[in-house]
Amino acid sequence: MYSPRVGRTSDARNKILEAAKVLIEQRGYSALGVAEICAAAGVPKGSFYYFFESKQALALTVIDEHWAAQRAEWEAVLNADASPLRRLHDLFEVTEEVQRVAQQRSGVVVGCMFGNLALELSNQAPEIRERLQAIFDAQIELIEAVVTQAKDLGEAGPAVDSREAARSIVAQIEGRVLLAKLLNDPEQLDTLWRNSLDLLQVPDDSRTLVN
Amino acid sequence: MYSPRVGRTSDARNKILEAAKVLIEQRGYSALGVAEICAAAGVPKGSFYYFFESKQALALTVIDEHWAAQRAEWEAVLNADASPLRRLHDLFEVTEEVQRVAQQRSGVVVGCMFGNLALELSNQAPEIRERLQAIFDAQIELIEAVVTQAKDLGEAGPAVDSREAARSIVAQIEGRVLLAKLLNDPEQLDTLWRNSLDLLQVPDDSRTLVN
DNA sequence: GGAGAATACATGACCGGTCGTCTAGCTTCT
DNA sequence: AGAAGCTAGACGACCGGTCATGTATTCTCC
Repeated sequence: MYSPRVGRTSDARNKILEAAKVLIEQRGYSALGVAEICAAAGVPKGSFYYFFESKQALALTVIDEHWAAQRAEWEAVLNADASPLRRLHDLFEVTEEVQRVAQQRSGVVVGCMFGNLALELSNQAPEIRERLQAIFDAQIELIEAVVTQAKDLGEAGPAVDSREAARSIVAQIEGRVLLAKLLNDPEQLDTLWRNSLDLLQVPDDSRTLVN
Repeated sequence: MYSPRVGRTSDARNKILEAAKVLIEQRGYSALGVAEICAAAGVPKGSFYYFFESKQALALTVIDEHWAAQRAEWEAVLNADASPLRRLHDLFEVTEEVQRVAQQRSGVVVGCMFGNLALELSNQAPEIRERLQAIFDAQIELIEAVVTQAKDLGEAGPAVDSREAARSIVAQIEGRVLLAKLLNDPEQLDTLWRNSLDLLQVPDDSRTLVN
């Protein structure tokens, strides 16, 4: 029902979440310790298990919150008032910018948190795998919608399978982000646009963005 | 079971290497312990540091050996006696088959060992990162050569940048392998061919493979 | 408005176990 | 005897997780 706010209030939970997000992006899951997270958050280790059931439960929460934020960003870009291809283009720009900013702040390209965890934990933690599957599925769906719109407007080739093309674009993003992280070079991402034009079989006369 | 010989009388090193390869593919690096490797190899833990300087040194050896084997396979396929596009097509088939076999044997799609380790360790172990950078560079170079040949024969579009296209193909492989691992479904890989035709701007009349 | 009661959080010591690593010493062969 | 190949066992550090106990804040009831 309704629970009264009795006792203290603390921002320790949020501090843990924020620290965990950064550390998981930078160091992964297995190589990361609860003590390290707490130290970075400025929260005593004893408090950790008051706010989270387990290390894995924390990871799931971090994943959910990060996806909520990223989905909002993707939706804002992909539902903006512009041509479908333009919106797709903007998504790639945002993606590259995110990595560039992260690199300037921490010195390293952190890559895609979901991709990182997918490779690290798919075969280790079924719950995390399920969550990541749902996230990638949602990403594909968001892009699929834009591809379909592009097809309807003749911006993309009529032979294109929207869903499969969306999958390919997501795969291309993940693959390029992997290279960007390995080379610590965000510029690995700036071919995403050109490749997508090919994958979507965009005719030559539609390849110059006007809007 | 006597080995009355000078020099190496044990195959323990090889057993460790083989077990480590399988386990690293399945469980990654950080989540994997030396004891677990030795147990799987049937080698006493105390022997480990007689054969390897450290866990990381083992990982580097596993990486090198795995790449030596994979490079040989790639070269065999990519230098075969067939058209450039056909050879590229065969590489994708081999790639999918490898994952399919691994899945049938172990129950899970293990993905690409280099990609897995790249995301897990790029920002943790500089030596491993360097090795992986060299490997991906070599992969790109192998594919670039084939793309160049395809261009010369008019199989690929003249506007294609060979090196950049090769990078995109490798990225597409890694991205699709990620999805295949996450979904435990090797069939995620069978769009590689179609996508490459787009990325290489192959004209319609060259898309049917004869040889 | 003052006194408990109840709740929300803080804290550090501590648990059993595992981590990567090392060394002293055992075998086995020359 | 000496050397080389190999290994049991232990090392200290750290792992994720627990818990008893303490303090701060807001509730209820007088």
